[in-house]
Amino acid sequence: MPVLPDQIPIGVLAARSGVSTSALRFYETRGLIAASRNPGNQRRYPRFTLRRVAFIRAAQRVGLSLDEIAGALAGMPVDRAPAKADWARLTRAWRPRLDARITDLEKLRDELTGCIGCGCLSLRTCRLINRDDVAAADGAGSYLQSDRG
Amino acid sequence: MPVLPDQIPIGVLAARSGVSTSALRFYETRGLIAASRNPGNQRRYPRFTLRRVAFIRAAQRVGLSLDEIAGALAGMPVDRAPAKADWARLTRAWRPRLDARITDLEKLRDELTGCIGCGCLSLRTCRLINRDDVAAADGAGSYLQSDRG
DNA sequence: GCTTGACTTCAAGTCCGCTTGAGGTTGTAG
DNA sequence: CTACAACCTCAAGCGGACTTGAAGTCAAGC
Repeated sequence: MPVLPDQIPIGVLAARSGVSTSALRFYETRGLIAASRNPGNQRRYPRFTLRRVAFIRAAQRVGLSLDEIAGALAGMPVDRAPAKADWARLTRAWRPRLDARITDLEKLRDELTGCIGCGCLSLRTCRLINRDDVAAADGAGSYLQSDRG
Repeated sequence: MPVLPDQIPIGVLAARSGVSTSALRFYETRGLIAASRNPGNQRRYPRFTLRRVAFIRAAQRVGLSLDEIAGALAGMPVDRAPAKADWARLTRAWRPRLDARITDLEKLRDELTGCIGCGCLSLRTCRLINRDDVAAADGAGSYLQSDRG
């Protein structure tokens, strides 16, 4: 098996990561990834950048902005492959966000299902529907109230 | 308890829903909500619009675009409070999306945790890291390969 | 040596989901 | 009647995440 070079050009990184070259350059401007240059001024990425890009995409799927991801990646080495400890630290920081987002979605799903199931849609006690009704507790009665039944 | 009027002005809807008036007007241009007008050309929303707006925000939390939400809401009555059957239909359409997104996130979390736990981060079998490595199966060997160990 | 494709920079454009501002009208409290 | 808050429209602006285009350079095959 040929050992592929440690320094890969942007096109290869794009093909492997599924991220366009323009997006990769954009990530560079945002400090998410970094590349050295060959004598002809073309970008050469260390192999582990592929991992970093995969991480960025994963983080986006979780709903993080590029700024947040940049913050998370700030603790990761740019010049060498991250050690297990680097990843572990990052994951520890991430895990709560993931968990929070998952429980948020689960709550939403369960409330929605519960509402349909129990027919509570017109009741002010329905948490899904009243969730954003910030004035609902002001004692004057909810606007949702009287369309019961 | 005073029964509040059926037609509420935009400021009240904004306060109750936690959505700015400009966003509400924007939603109207996108066909997400509708209002009648009073003699002075000011918007008057039926009470149940509050519910509709809550639904829109919930949908956004799930990761749907306003266009998709508009599509989902297209089956809902604009001129009357939705019946239980209307909501049930909508929820049936929604539920799979919610479930899919939840399992996606759970998978991501478990893979991430699993990677850290098992130390597989440098192995090509790691699904989290290799997920976007679209060329990984082309037989030439993964760029991720040789930084094992 | 030439062609072709991958690469370079930089500026501008696009889509989404709003927000802001100008300039004017309506509604309500004193 | 007046003041002032809340409303109106329309146009432009903004932040995020890129994409597209122009104009030029570099690298590899024939």
